[in-house]
Amino acid sequence: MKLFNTMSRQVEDFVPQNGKKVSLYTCGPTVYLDPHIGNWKTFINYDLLVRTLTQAGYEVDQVLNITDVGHLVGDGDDGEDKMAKTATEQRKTAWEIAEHYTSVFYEGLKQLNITPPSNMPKATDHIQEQIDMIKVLEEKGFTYTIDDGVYFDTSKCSDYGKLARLDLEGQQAGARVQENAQKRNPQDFALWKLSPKDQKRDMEWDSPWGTGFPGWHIECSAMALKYLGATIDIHGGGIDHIPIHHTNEIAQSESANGVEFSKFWFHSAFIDVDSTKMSKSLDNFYTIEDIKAKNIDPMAFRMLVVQAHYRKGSNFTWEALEAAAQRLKHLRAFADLVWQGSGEGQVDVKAVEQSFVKHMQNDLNTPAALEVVSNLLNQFANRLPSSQEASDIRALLGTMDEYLGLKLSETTDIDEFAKQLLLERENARQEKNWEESDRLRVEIEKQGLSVNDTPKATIWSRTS
RNA sequence: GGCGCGUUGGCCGAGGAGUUAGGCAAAGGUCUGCAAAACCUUUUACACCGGUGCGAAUCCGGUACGCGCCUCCA
Repeated sequence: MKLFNTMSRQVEDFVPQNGKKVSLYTCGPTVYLDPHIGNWKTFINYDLLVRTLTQAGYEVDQVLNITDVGHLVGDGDDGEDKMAKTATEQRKTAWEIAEHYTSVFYEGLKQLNITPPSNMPKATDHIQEQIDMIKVLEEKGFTYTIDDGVYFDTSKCSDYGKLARLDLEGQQAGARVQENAQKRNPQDFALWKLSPKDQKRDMEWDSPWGTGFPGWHIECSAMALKYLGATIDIHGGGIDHIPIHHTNEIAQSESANGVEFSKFWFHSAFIDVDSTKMSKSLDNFYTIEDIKAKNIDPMAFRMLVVQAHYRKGSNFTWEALEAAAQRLKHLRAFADLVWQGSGEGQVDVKAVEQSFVKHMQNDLNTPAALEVVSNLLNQFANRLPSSQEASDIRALLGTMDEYLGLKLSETTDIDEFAKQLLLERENARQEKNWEESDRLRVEIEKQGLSVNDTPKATIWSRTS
């Protein structure tokens, strides 16, 4: 299959290091607030990647970290600590906040039909691994210690910024006032932050450098090493991670391990709301709950994400979400046809399936893959598929679900009672007993079905 | 100040030098006993100005506007 690699900025043939095994590290949620739809877009894109790799015959070992401590840092400038703030507001500890929002995250995975990653380690369960990695960096001379912690000296890393293609000189020119005058270079970042004296944090640990907590980026480097090895096949994240987080992960991991950190870099583009970035800080984000509050199936959001390409930024509107919901509904009606295979026809459904797969294996071209299916749908307007077509459609839906996770093939046939009602209505229509026919239509609708009388046959579909 | 991205018809969104993307919505119409959550049709879109091509929405240069990153962030 083909996959875009942020490092080379090109679509490349994807070939893992070890035969059919693929090691994948994906940056996960920071659990201190409800995830917003932008977070979910990225997680859905990870899911599409894993599904596509799996379909391509690979065995994917995916790690998705739960950041339950990282947010303790990074509050330097304005002194605001969101995690602590949330904890205070809810009269809970940082630990309780992390636990609560971790469960919210798991619930969201279910609602959006995201296959849970094979391994979801927590940062706080890997403090020792992080300390060990910092020790290695210290022994190799990449670190220095100042008043508030241990820092990584980016000037010791000759290719620092290669992923983002950073222009360090240029950045320096316009850099804001350094928050810490002791830092040697503006890009240097904390590996271990020391707890402020005379202050007890909910989350803090002992270390060779004193009591404190790990820096912003070390958890990913440490957990990737522990679970996937020094060189992984693919590393994923949101595009915002390219210049800082992933850049620093590369610096840490490659300096500590002495080998390339990741062969491929997979980045999901942002979804905007009203043409502006969503962020936890700006408080302009929507959640799955907001979608449900409008009586829209969360799966419609998955549809919205799937019908756009993962590398292109998009703009969220409620109108677009409703359009996606509608499209999903039509796909579901199409899926219902497999139970009604009694018509005539010989459309080449298998060719559509092949085309679908080809698009998916081409850098996850989900919009093109859906397009070929949409074109197929139009051929079944006002007619039922033949038994052969129904069989092929069933196979197509199964394949689509493996790749896209839209749950189209999970429907079952309607029950005998509903079938009987449909039959009775048809008989009434034959006898031109319209009163009885209309009465039965109401009964059928009570079963959650709607009927479409076409010249050739009556086709039912689900209303719920 | 530096780095980078984008601008496609009412909305969302592909494509990317010559061929209708697709979806959703709207309007008109059709089938039908009626109805539809059914079907058909529809005003031929690519920010602007130059350039290179037989030919540009698609390549090059510039302009405008928008957005992102350089600070936690999917």
